Parts: sequence; C-alpha cells; structure tokens
Amino acid sequence: MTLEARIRADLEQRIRSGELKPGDRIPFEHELVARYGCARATVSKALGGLVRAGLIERRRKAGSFVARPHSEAAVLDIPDIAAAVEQRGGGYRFEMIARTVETAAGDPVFADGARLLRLEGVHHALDGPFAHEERRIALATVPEAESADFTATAPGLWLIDHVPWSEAEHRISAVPAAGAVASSLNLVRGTPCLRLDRATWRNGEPVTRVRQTFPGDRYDLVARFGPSGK
Amino acid sequence: MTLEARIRADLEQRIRSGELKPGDRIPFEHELVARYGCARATVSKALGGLVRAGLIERRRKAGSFVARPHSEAAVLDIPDIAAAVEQRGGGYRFEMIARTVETAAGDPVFADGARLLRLEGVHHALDGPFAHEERRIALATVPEAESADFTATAPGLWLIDHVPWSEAEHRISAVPAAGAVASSLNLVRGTPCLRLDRATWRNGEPVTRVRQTFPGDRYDLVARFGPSGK
DNA sequence: GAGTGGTCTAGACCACAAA
DNA sequence: TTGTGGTCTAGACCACTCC
Repeated sequence: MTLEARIRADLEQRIRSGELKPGDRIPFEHELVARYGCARATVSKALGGLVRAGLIERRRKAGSFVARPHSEAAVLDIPDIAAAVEQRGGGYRFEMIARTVETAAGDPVFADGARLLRLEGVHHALDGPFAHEERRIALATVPEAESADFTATAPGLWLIDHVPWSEAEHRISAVPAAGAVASSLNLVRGTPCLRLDRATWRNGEPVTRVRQTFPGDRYDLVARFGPSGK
Repeated sequence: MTLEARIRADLEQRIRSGELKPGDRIPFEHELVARYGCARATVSKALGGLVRAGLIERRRKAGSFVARPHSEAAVLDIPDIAAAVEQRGGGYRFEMIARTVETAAGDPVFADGARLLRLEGVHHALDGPFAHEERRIALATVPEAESADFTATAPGLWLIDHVPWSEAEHRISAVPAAGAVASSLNLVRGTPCLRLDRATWRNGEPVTRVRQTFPGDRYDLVARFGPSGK
C-alpha cells in the first residue's frame, strides 16, 4: 500500500466510522505532512482523492471539511422522493402505515436474529399517493432509529442525516401492483409499477433495506452521464 | 485553465473526435513533457485524470493507450444485452424485424429533417425472447451504419465499436406490454415491462436513440456503488 | 536489459478567501 | 494581512514488463 493510499484510507475510515462528522474540519495539509513525515504533494494527492470521492470539501484559507452527502453523490440520481415531489408541484407528506420491531430470519441482507425496525408507509404528493415504501433498519447499527419520529422526517432523509456515507446496491424491476401496495396507491391490481430495492451498508455492516414501489405512469428514473460518470 | 487541464483536454478532444481510436497508443510521458515544456508530474497528473475518466489505460514499459469503452464505464450497469443473456445460459441471438430509413420530425433527440436509420428487433435467449428494441441512428453522424450488417452484430454492440465515448441519458419506466412489443415478446397485453430509453451523443451531436423493453419478470437492472461511484 | 509508468521529495509561486 | 490550498518544477528511486 502506498503512502498516499494509507493517508487516504486513514481519513476515510475516520469519516465512515462517524468519528469525523459532516462539517468537521480535517487536519491541515501541513499537519498531515508532520503527522506522516512526508512531502506536501503526497498529502495533497491523498486529499484530492477524497475530494473526488465526494468525502471532503476543501476551501482556501479555511481548510478541508467532511462533506455532507447528497443524493447526487449516489451517481444514479436515486429518489430523494421529497425533492421529486417538490418538483412535481410540492405538497409532500409521508404517511406511516406500520411500525414494528421484528427479528431477521432468512433475510437476504440482514443476519438471522438481528433486531430490525420495520417501517411501512406511503409518500404523498398534492395529487395523491406517489410511492409505497417498506423499510427495515438494523437497530444494532442505528439504535437511535428506535425512538426517532419518522412523521416529521421521512425515514430515508432521516437515515441520510444519521448514517452518512453508506454504500448502496440498487435493483430496479417492473412488477404488477398487488395487495396492500396496490390499495395504498389507489391502483388497479396488475398496473405496472417500478420497484426499486435498495440495500445500504456502512463499513460492510448492513444499515437498511428498502423497497419502494412507484406507479409506472407517475415516476421515471433518469440517469445521465458521460464515460467518466459525470 | 491550468496546464494540466489543457493537456488533458487536448488528448480528450483527440479521443472523442475519433482521431485516436481505442487501442491506439498516446504519446509517452516524456514526449508530452517535451511537447508542452513542463514537468513530468504535470503530464502524469493529466494522464491520471484520463485514466480515472476511463478514457485511457496505462501499462508499464508499454505506454498509454486509448481504452475500449465497456458498459461498466457507464456507471450504471446498463444492458450489454448479449452479456446478460450469456449469464443466463447463453444462446444469444438478435432477430431483426424491420430496417428502414426515415426522416426525423418532432423527435425529442434528433433535429427535424435528419436522416435516420430505424431498426426494430428482438433479443433472444435460449429460453425465448428477452427484450424488444426499437432504435434510430443518425446517418449524418454514423454513415457506415447504413450498410452495416446487424444480424452478425447487434446494433448496440456495433455502435460501441464504431462510436466510442459517447455521452448518454437513460430513462427507466414501467409500462404495460402492448401492441407489437407484446406479441414479439409473447406477452399478454398489460404485463408489466421495464422500459429503458437511452439517447447518446458524441460531442453534443446525437448518435442514437433506443427504446428497449424487457419483460418485468425476466430482467432486473442492478447498480451498486459507494459514494465514489465505485 | 532497457524503458515505461508509479510514487515520492523538497522546494517554489500564486490566487483566493477568511480573519 | 495571512495562511490555506492549487499548481508547478526538477529532480529521484523503484517496480514492473515488454523485448
């Protein structure tokens, strides 16, 4: 492992672990130079990598700071549902349908026996229900979730603030509306829906798993990029 | 504009324009040092940026080469359909249904009056039809397409080889199977399908627009990434 | 073996923004 | 005004890999 990689990995670990929180200042270049006994260019390259990774922001004369994650950081502009609703005319509201604590068993993401907070709810726009969401949160990883008020802040936004810098996997499929999902979205059974399954981890530890279902005629996922991912 | 950015932009332009094709060697570092009259570190940083952008690959002792674009470079693992079929057991085949030349009118991507090659076909796996595809190619941008044999190489793969390094926009939605699409995929009308609309440009000039429709129960889109887009 | 890229050093000057 | 990051220089040594 190169020195640059080591500096970068050290800082990255401190950020992902939560020791350094969004907004915190990280050491100045000259402090890291002293700490690692290396040239400034090496430190600079390491920090440049963290900037490209979106983990930190740098300001002249001020220093370098842990960045605040935003949905664009996820490359694919995956639904910040509230923002999407605002674009469509506002009136966003999250309605909680169910909230229980359960124990994982045969879950594709969580280990058997893990305590999970299960949330079910509907995202509303002014003109009606917009998406159905079923979510599970690992209470071992995010214990604060057990007492959080998800009517004020939708679970997704709450998690972004409390578990920044997670890693995610998405799966998109098309399914017919059925059962509770169909009725909570006021859909005829069989109506095509976009289903988005997303699992997120922090440091390899599962954080949350969510299944969001959108009526096919009310939501598109859009991604635009060049070869560089820009 | 910094010197590093200028070196990088110069090379990027030569690659995107097609002057340098995939596999071509770009000048050695020491040649660029002489060409721009700068330090090797500056050249190295510029080339490092092109590597990160996925435009070039570098090998010790051999030099730096224009990279071959692959679907992973598109960040979202968007269907290299043939590869997806191979994963499912092989037997890939592309069946052409229609091939005509038309003139653009009211197209969301192509300017009115542009000559377009319109292709319609079905991607087959061993166990049946897999995806329906309707595509238009701008003949002004890719004149070779008019005489290409798309039964040997599916249009998507053919384009990757002939128009590298384009920029793309994707839109994913869920729609009911209907009309010719439903029948060519052997689906009951109304079956939920994933629809992928993709438009690509080269240097801001539209290249192709394609609409791919997948039976919802036979195909998922998967994307995995951390904050860095890795 | 020879030549490439990968990494690092120890300086330098500058633009910029915060104090 | 001051100190930060942004950029650049002119070296150096090394590892790898192609010939």
